[in-house]
Amino acid sequence: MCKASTTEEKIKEAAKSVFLSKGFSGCTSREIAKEAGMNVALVNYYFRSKNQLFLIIYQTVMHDFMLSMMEVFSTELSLKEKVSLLIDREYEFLTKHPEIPTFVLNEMARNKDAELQIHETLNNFAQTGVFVEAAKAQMSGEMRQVDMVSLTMIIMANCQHPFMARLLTQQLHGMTDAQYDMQIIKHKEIIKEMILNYLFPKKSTNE
Amino acid sequence: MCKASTTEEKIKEAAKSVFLSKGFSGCTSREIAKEAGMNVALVNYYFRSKNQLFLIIYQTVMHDFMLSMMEVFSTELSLKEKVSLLIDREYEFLTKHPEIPTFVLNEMARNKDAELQIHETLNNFAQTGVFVEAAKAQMSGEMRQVDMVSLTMIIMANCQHPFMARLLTQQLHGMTDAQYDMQIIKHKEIIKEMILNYLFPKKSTNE
DNA sequence: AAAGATTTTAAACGCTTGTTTAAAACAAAT
DNA sequence: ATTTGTTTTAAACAAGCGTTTAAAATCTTT
Repeated sequence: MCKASTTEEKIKEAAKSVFLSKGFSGCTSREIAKEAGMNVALVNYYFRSKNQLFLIIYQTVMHDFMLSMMEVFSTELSLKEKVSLLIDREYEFLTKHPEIPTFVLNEMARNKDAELQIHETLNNFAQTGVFVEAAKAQMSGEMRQVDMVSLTMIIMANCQHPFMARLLTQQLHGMTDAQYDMQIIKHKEIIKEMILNYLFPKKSTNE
Repeated sequence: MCKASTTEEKIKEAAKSVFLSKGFSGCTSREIAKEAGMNVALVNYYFRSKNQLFLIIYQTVMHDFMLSMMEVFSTELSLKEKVSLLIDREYEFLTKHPEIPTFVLNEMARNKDAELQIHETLNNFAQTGVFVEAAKAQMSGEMRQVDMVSLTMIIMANCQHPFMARLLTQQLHGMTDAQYDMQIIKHKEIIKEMILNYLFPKKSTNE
């Protein structure tokens, strides 16, 4: 897909591709080496072990994933515009990287009590001040009184799930790949209207 | 969790538990045997191979999963009531079996061109006549003009994703297990209102 | 109680896994 | 050209994998 100049980057690229599509338990070191076009030993020469290589890939993927959700919050838009833009950005990101949500959730489940935490990214999330902004919007009546957890869940669910459940939905409705790609584009507008209508309801002529 | 009378049922129970929590690639035959409290050879004596055992488990899980989505459609309720009841039933089912959506989607992805299809269940889905019913409701203006695929996607996303993304969401908001359980209960009502408001909008005094 | 059929086990099979070793190929420097 | 250090490889390691074998244990039937 890309250039992959140095050997180290070649390995990282191959590992990312293989880990994303098969997960940690679903692939072997030799498979990654083959994808990178080299010997198994060379992979371990650069990254010591399969697990160490995985941790590096996981961190960069997780970072990209969280960043795609957060960068909108740093803009100067109204809250409603922010939500709208966030949905656009999420669909844009997930169209390019549809395996990421499944990958992240699976590996978090596989490695519960271990090193796959998200402390840094979590702090960045709080620092955007979007929670304070939302609380204000709710006080002023601009936005419906929905707690921040459910707000997060609504947006994540309606953005991520269509990409995660692609195979099932395609089989269920007998759709081709091209048809589903089109559906995604249409679906984005539908859920955007649904969510915005819910969060920012049109006042019905009182006051 | 249950009685598990015969040896065959003991194996099935153990296999279901292990497969659901770790997936096919994430567990070993010996792990299943140990969970069932017996030798590895005995598992293969009853089920020939790990893959054969998996296929049996997958089929029953898939059946339960699809059934939970479909049984509502056989009732005599209005379409709006059906959607409402469907959401209730889905949350009820997923509270009891939260790993099933992730399991099904993962194994479908692992075994793309193979025997994990859903032909039977798919036919049952069409036979409920819910698609015809929805088309009628749209013609009469009772329901908003949303294609059936997006309707499916909206309901599945808002029901399944909160259970699939539990670990991530809990970490993101620093919630305990008990707090998240409460959140789920609250969230069900929120997405129910959001979805019903969208699908069956209140007419604004015209006609 | 003995015979036969069924269920369960311990042990091994060949193969693949993640990882390491030691030698080869290559590059840089003297 | 030889030495030095780095990169790459082929080959091996023990451990674990799915699966099979053959014998032990248990149950059925007589």
